[in-house]
Amino acid sequence: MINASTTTAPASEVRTLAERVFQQLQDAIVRGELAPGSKITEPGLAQSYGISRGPLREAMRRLEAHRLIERVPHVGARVVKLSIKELLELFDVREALESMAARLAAESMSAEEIAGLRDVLAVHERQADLQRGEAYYQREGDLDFHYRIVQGSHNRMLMGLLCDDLYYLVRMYRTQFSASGSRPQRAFVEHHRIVDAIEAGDAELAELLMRRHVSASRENVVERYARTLDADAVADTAR
Amino acid sequence: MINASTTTAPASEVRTLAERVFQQLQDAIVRGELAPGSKITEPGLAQSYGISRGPLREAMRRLEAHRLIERVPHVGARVVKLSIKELLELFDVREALESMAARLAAESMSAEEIAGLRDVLAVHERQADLQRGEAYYQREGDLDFHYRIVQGSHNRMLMGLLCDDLYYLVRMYRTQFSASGSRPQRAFVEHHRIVDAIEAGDAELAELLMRRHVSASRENVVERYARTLDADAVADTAR
DNA sequence: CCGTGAAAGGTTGTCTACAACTAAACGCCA
DNA sequence: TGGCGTTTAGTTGTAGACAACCTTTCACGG
Repeated sequence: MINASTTTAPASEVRTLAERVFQQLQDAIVRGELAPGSKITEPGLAQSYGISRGPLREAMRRLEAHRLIERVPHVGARVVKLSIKELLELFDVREALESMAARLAAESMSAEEIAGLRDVLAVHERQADLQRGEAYYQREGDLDFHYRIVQGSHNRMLMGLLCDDLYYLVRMYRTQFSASGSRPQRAFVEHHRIVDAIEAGDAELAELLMRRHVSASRENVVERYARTLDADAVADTAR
Repeated sequence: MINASTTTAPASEVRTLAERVFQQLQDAIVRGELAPGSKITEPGLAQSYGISRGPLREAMRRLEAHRLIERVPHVGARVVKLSIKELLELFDVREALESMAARLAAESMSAEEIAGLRDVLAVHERQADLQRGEAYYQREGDLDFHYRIVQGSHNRMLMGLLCDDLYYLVRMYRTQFSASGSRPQRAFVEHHRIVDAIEAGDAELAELLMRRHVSASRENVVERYARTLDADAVADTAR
C-alpha cells in the first residue's frame, strides 16, 4: 500500500470536504494530472470539485504545508515545479533523515516488522524476475520499502516528515522527470544488505548502508542529468 | 534576531490578517502564553483578536502544519504538549538534519557568512563573561548560532524544515520545561570547534562535531529528566 | 512605434449566516 | 443509586456575498 500515511485518515473515514479534496488534489498533483508550474485558481477548482471556496482554501493550505503548491498572497497558487537543484536538496535531506531512520529501525524494529520487510523484498524479487525492464512497480515498491524502514524507526516525527511530506515530493519528481527505474538491480541488493543489518541489530551499519543507498540514488540522478545536458549540447551544436 | 524565518515575511510586510494572526498565535504559543494542552476555540480566538473565523481558521491550519497545535475534525484544537518521548524524537531529527547542515555549510559557506558566525560567538562570549549563571540570552543565542549554520547550508529545504518548523518546537520546549541553560560552557566550546571545522572546509569533521553537539544536548536532557524522576520517587516514598 | 497611464476584469481576502456534528447536561428507567 | 438515552448548548464545517487587491488590456501621449 502506497498511501500509508501516518496522519492522514483512510478514505472511508474522511469526515470533511476539505480533507477529501485535499487528498484528491494531492493525488492529482503527484500523478501529474495537474501540470507542474500550472496556475491554480480557487473558483475554478471549487467549481470542478463541486464545493465552495471555504473547504478548498483549507485543502490548498494543506497542500502548501506539504510543499506541493506555492502560494503568493493576493496573487495565487501554482503547482510546484521541482528544479534539479531542489531535487538534489531533497536527496540531501532524505540522506540525513533516512540514515537516521535506519539506525533507529535497527535498534527497535520488532521481529514481525522485519518479517514484513522481507516480504516486501520477496515481492520485489518476483517482480524483478518477471519484468526486469519495466520498473514502474519496482519504483513504487521502492518507496514501500523505505516507508517500512521509517515506520520501523518508531519515531513519529521522522515518520511525519518523511511519509507525509518528502515522499510525496519524491513520487511527484518521479512522474515529472519520468525517471526510468534507475539501477534497479543494485538498489535491490542494497535493500537486502540494509535489512540484514537491521535484523542483526547493527545500527551503525544500517545507518551507513542507508546513507550510501540514498547517496548512490542521488549520484545516479546527477549522472543522468549531466547526460541530458550533454545531449542538449550536442543537439545545439547540430542545430 | 531570533525570528529569522526563511519564508515568513517581516512584520511590516504582512499583507493579510491570517498571516498576522498566525504570527501572533505562534508567538503566544512559543512563549507559553497559550498553555500547552489547552483547548483553542475558534469563536473565542476570533473575538479576542477582533477578526472573523475565516482568517483565523487559516492561521490555525498553518499552526497545525508547523506542529504547534493539534486538531481533530469536528472536535477542536489544542496547543501541543511535548512529552519527553517527543522531545527526544525531536533531538534525533535535529541530529540528523543539523549534522547534514553542518556538512553542507562547511562546503559552501562564504567568508562573510563565517565572519557573521564568529560575531555570534563573540557576542556569546561577552554574555558568558557578564552573566554566567543566567543563561536565558545564551539559550536564544544558541538558536541564533544554529540558525546561521543552517542558512549556511544553502539548502532551502533544510532551512524550511529546521527554521520554520523544528526550531519553533525547540523554543516551545525550552519555555515548557523551563530548561535552565544546560551546560553553557561546554556548548560554547563545541560551537567554536564547529566553526573552526567549517572555516577549514572540513565537511566531515563539521558534520561529526555537530552530530555530537546535538547528541550531547540530548543526553543532557535525558539525564536531567532522570534526575527529576528520582526526585519524584524520593518525594513519593517520603509521602 | 514605444512607453506610460488608467480602467476593467478577475482573483484573492474577509465577513456573515446557516447546517452538521460533538460533547456535556439532564432526566428517565432499571 | 447507577447506567443509559435524550436533549440542548456550543463548536466546527460549509456556503454565499462583498471588499480589496493584482494583472491585464486598452487608450493616450510622447
